[in-house]
Amino acid sequence: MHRYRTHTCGELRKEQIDQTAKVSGWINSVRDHGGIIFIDLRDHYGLTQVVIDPAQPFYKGVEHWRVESTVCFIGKVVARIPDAVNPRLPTGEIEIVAEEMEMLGESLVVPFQVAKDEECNEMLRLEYRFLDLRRESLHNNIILRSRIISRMRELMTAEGFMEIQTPILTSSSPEGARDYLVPSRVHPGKFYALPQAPQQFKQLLMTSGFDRYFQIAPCFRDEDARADRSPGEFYQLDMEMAFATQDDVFEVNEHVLHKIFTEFSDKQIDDIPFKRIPFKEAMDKYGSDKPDLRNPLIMQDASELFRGCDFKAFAGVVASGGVVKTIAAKGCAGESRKFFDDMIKFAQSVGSKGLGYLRWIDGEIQSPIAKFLSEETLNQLKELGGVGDGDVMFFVADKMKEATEIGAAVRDELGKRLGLIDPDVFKFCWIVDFPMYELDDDGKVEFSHNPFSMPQGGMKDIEEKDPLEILAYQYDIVCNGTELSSGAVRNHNPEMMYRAFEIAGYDRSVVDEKFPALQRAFKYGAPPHAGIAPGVDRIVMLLADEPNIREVIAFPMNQKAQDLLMGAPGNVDHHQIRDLHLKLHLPKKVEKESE
RNA sequence: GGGGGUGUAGCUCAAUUGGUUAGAGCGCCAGCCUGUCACGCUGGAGGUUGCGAGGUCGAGUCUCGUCACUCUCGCCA
Repeated sequence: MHRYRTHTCGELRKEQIDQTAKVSGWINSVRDHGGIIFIDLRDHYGLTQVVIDPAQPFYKGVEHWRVESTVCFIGKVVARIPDAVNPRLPTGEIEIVAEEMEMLGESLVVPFQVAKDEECNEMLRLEYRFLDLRRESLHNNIILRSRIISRMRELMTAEGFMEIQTPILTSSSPEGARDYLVPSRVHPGKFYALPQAPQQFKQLLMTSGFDRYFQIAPCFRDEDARADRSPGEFYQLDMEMAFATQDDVFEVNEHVLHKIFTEFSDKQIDDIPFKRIPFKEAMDKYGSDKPDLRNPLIMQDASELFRGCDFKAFAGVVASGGVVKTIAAKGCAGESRKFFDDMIKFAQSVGSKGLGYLRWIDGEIQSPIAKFLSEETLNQLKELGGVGDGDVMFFVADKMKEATEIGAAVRDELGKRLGLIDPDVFKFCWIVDFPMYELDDDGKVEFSHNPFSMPQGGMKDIEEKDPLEILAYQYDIVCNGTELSSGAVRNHNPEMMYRAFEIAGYDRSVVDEKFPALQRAFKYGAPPHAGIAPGVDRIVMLLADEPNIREVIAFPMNQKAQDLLMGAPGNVDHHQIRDLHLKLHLPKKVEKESE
């Protein structure tokens, strides 16, 4: 007989009745009836009830066993009496009558209950993550994550991709986020950086002739956390394809994501190919480059209808170059006064001066602003929004950027408040045709996304077009308002790369200095290539229906990038610091604390 | 760095307008109970109301400061 078990706690059925079984696991609960004790024994696979008779020599001690201790039982598998069958347990038709027992690992009193699904504060959960991970919902999330990643590997391999590891210790590069640095012992004063993404390595692999690369890749960025963004580190399904177009990348990702989402969720998934929405259209209609398409509301431009009208607040905005955005919401004219007041308050809370609205009720218009508008204008608005009796149109007037942002927030809020968002669907879309450049706050031309992206018109665009008019083969994939990934067809032409950087104000030497490997590689016959890197954590988060990314990560850090279980970041020995040729210059506040 | 929320027993929460000795459920400890499965019953222990000031006859409740967690803006090409 095996040292610890012949069966797991999830596998015994009627078929094993009369066999002697050995099971090991955690004490999920103890029900002491005085003359008889029931123990639910739990392991990774399930729960099995163990019965302990008073005749057993170990009976006396059992009453005092604490939950979450690990024990081993040997006993006979018996059928439960019909009245005692538990239909909620897969093992509910049998129980084990204990004949021998062994305590394997005693537990202290647990700081929070493991067997019960009770909310518990985050800090405690992170400090005792090993206990939290025993709890059913988190345990299941980690299992789900494992299955998803395993399936991703199968699907990517089936699509002809090879998984290749790229370095974790690499060089710092000036792109994007803040780097995590690792000091070099051998080279005083020099530092490795943890990769923000394997971006340059995967492009180098393309120049090395590997046709289709992928990796479940750890990425490190020293930026602040959000509910859907873990601090420090996260994983991407990183991929790159040689001799490939944007459509090739879309096709592979549609296959893989559609399968993953179909297989790991009961929700309704969009058919492939997924909808493609140009960036500009997304901004106009949804005010966002990651629209939640479950929300049917869209924004429209009503600026011209308000130009020169008697409603000075709006007319003035339009006259000074601003816009009036409108959202038509069907069937909500009957909402209470409070609803509309709350919406106005909400709009103000996100920076709007106000929120205009028109309500069509019983053939009449009810609105604080209707009296300023001509019948003709009202009819034109009605036509624009496609509204009728019982419907409402909301209006936001501001400068383009502000109106867009506020409109997007109002759209989201209306979607939530009016219950328009179907929780049982996944709505995907590709956002395409991102601009290559944008103006930064100082009015300077800057890359708007990835400087390695290919301009859609190639060298011709770079030479001739207004930089702000150049579109890139740069795309995002969005699901239910969550950005799963950005990707791009890369610029593999070294000369075009120099020119693209020049437009953003960087000298040729900057490209050579900052991206020496890529730029050198591109000079030895680079294949055209394209890629993307969907976020694994976010995909699991959507499929697990969890609002917070910590719920799908086994050992997450808190919002301040601390690992409360391991105590990271932590102090190190002075010798270690000396070996690395470092001296600390701590802020005064921290110095005081460590004294 | 800015803004919002939260902080009361080991855990989850309550405590009317500022008013008696800060309560409940779960957990813990002790006892009873032979068919429960969130077992049940009886009893008990457990509190610097995050911390520090202020004001009040009187503060969990009001004011100020501070700390922690969280959400968010900045940031994440």
